Amino acid sequence: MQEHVAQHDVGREARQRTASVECVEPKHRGRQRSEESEEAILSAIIQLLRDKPLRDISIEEIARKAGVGKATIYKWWPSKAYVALDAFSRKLGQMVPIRDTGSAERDFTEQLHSLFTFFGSPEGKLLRQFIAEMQVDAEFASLFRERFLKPRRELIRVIYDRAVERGQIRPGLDRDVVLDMIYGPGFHRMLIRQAPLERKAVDTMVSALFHGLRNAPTRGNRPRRRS
Amino acid sequence: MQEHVAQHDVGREARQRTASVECVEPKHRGRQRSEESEEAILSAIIQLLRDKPLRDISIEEIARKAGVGKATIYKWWPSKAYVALDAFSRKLGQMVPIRDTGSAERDFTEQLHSLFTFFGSPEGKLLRQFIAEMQVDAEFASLFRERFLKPRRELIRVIYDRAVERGQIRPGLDRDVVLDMIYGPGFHRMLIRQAPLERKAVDTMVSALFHGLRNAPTRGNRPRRRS
Amino acid sequence: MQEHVAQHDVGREARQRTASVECVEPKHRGRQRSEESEEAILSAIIQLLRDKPLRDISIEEIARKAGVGKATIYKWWPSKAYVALDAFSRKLGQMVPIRDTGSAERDFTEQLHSLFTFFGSPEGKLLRQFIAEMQVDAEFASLFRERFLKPRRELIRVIYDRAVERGQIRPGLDRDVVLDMIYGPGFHRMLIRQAPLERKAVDTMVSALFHGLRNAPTRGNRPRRRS
Amino acid sequence: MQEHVAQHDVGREARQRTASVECVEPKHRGRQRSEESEEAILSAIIQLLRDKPLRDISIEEIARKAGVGKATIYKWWPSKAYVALDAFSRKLGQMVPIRDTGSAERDFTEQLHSLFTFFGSPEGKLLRQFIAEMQVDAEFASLFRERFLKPRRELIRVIYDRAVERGQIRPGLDRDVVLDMIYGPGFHRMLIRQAPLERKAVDTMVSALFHGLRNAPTRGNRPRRRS
DNA sequence: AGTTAAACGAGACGGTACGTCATGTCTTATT
DNA sequence: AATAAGACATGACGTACCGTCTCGTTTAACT
Repeated sequence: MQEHVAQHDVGREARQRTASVECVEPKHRGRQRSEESEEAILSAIIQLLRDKPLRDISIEEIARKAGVGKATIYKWWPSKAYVALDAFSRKLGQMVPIRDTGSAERDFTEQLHSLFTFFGSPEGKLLRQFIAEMQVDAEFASLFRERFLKPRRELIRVIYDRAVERGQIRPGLDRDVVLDMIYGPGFHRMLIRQAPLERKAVDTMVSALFHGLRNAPTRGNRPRRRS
Repeated sequence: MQEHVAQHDVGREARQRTASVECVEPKHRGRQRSEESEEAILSAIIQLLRDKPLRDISIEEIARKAGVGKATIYKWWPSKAYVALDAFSRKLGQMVPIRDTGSAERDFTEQLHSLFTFFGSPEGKLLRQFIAEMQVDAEFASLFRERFLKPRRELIRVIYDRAVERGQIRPGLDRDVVLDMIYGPGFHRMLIRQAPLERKAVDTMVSALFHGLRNAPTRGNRPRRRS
Repeated sequence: MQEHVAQHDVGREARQRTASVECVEPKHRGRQRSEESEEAILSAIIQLLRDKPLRDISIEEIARKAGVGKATIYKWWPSKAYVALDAFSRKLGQMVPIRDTGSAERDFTEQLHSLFTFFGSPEGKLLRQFIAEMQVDAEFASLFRERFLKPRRELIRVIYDRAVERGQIRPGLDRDVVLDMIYGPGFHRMLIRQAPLERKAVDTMVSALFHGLRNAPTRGNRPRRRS
Repeated sequence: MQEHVAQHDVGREARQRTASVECVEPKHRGRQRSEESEEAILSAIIQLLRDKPLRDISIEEIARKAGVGKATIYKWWPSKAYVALDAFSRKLGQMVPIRDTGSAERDFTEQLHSLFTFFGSPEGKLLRQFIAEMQVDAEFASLFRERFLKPRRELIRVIYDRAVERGQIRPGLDRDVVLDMIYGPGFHRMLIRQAPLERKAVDTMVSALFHGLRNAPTRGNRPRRRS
């Protein structure tokens, strides 16, 4: 009897990972898991999420729309949030690779732009649902962090470390705190203020972050001109 | 048929405000709204929220625990989130008044400490539930922002404006962006990273915020001793 | 919280009986039980039983057909067999009163005719379902015996006692055994042999019962003209 | 695609019959039917029937307990009732042979005793389940009658015919009716009255059956000493 | 004092979804 | 070819809540 715990990173993936260890063959005894069903389920939830928040979608409805038995869903996913996450993961555009422009400020800005542009897209609206779900289901939270947030944080971390090495960012800062300072303002605006996060605001953020809020710390080094 | 819209700021409050305009008298014809019931309902949800997230609490359960008819709840609140918010509002400790220490940095730090300390407290855990609810119910979101977030933001805003006047913060920055930069990192850490936010981290944040990430922008002006 | 045990003779009846004791008023606190729903449920199962055996009817289907919530059924009846029994009871034609023809043999014959005629009717087909259910659910068995079988047995008992008094049946026989001998053959034919039980067979049964199987016990006393 | 109709007398038997025609060798192309599986299935259902009625046993459970694929059961039996009947048939003690005591009354009594003693035994409780099943599944009914009831009826018939020849039972009676009168009262008591059927009651039945209910039809011919 | 109109507790109701279980079919790998 | 293992669509299970709707009772304010 399989357990959800063992498959919480869910579905097909689990088998593929196993496969990569034991090589190619499926190895099971009984009937193989149906790819069509999985596909149908993930498509169904994507469509449904276009119309309403995850909270208002029932597993019953997903099954109905996908032409699939409820039990099949319960078997492979612990809750609808995980189904949504799987569906979301498939759609996830590849991350913007870190270009090394020589300027950490520019690199940060580019990463934030790409993230928050995605956030504003239809698929991206899901992010809010996921973050809401994180507040309720700790296990989901950790999965989501691992799957979605960590990779992004990693990108920023690379830029950060590089900037420190180059002397663009002073050393000795608590890295976790700094990374919170980079992503935090954007999330705050979208989740809590629920205001749009346009390009200009991102620019301002990064700039202010680098140069600090202090009034003209030294000479004509005014941070503005951000042209 | 009364409408929730007219009472979305809920319960007793509505009547009191009305009263303050039309003077004292209750004015109704029939039986008065029962204070015991309201009290019982709010107490019940508080108790229930100690054990489980709002999502797992049903109106049925609240009514049962409060010894109250379900209809009474439906009559005065549009959803359980509003009940929770009312209950939460009653418990809400008064805000830390803004002390003017002369240093905006210190003032900010103090405000953030008090907010995030509260966040860590038992009642404060509710904040996560509310923020989750915000992502799903726009009307609730706006109510919650009005009731809880705005007053806090206002405090920070006052400090900010004063600091600009005094020349501690350079003018010309987009104020909304800056306020996001002040609260954002803390929320990010708690909601998304779900890591504790201890005093030291707050100090680091505010400090880095003021002095910027840049490496030794000018002369010996090393930004604090955070070496 | 009411219990099924307290209402196993089910539904409306329970209240009426109570009413007959405490006089008229319904006395409940909340909303009254809906007569339309009960009516709809009983009608629905009757209709369904025309098409298929009780076993193949689901509570879901009854509810659907009756336009009623499943919970309403579960609330008032412990299982679908009880619903069927209630529906059946309503349809139950009044019993054939015992006519005193002076001949116990004739009285018996008349009672058996009326019973087995009913058995052959559309409603009567249900009897087989009920007897099947009796073999599985002991509580239902006792209810069905009380409601349906006992009244019939009582009729026969009266005839029997009268016949003994009159000297038409010899005294000293175990009455229960004799009553089994009166009903048993008919049930056996219908339930187990599953052959039709026509009038002539009933006549033969009663006659043979009275006169015994022995060959011409005495003089020309040939047992009727059953040549 | 094999059909159940062709194997409704089920399981092993089917093969044996085939074998008896095509001689000894299994003759099939692929793998032989597994005797272990059949054995395991029949044992499993027997065990399960000790705990609960047939209705509450699922094919799934039988397969699980027998360590057998569900499909194997579906392949060889049309429904669980047939499985149960097969299992029951194996256990079935041989019938009590008809001893010719010279007295039809005594012979009847002996046969009835043996039947109803079996009925009271653990395996015999199954009879009730089977008779319930008969009321719902006509095909099963006919199979069960053929397999179980007919042989018993045949025994009684032999006694009956012999008694008529010998002049112990008067001729001209409808034999089917009389056989119903012999078995009917016992079944009635067990299935419908659900009262125990002890030896004495059987004696009384047979006696009353022979001598009739009439009061002292002639001279001192009192029907046994059943005073 | 009598009338009227809310507000209330209780709770029944038609629904919808829950998460589980069994059905009977089908597929895969093994024997 | 027959199995065991087991995935699958289907659909019923019995429970829990939803939000609405009577009920009968209680409590003011207005006759």
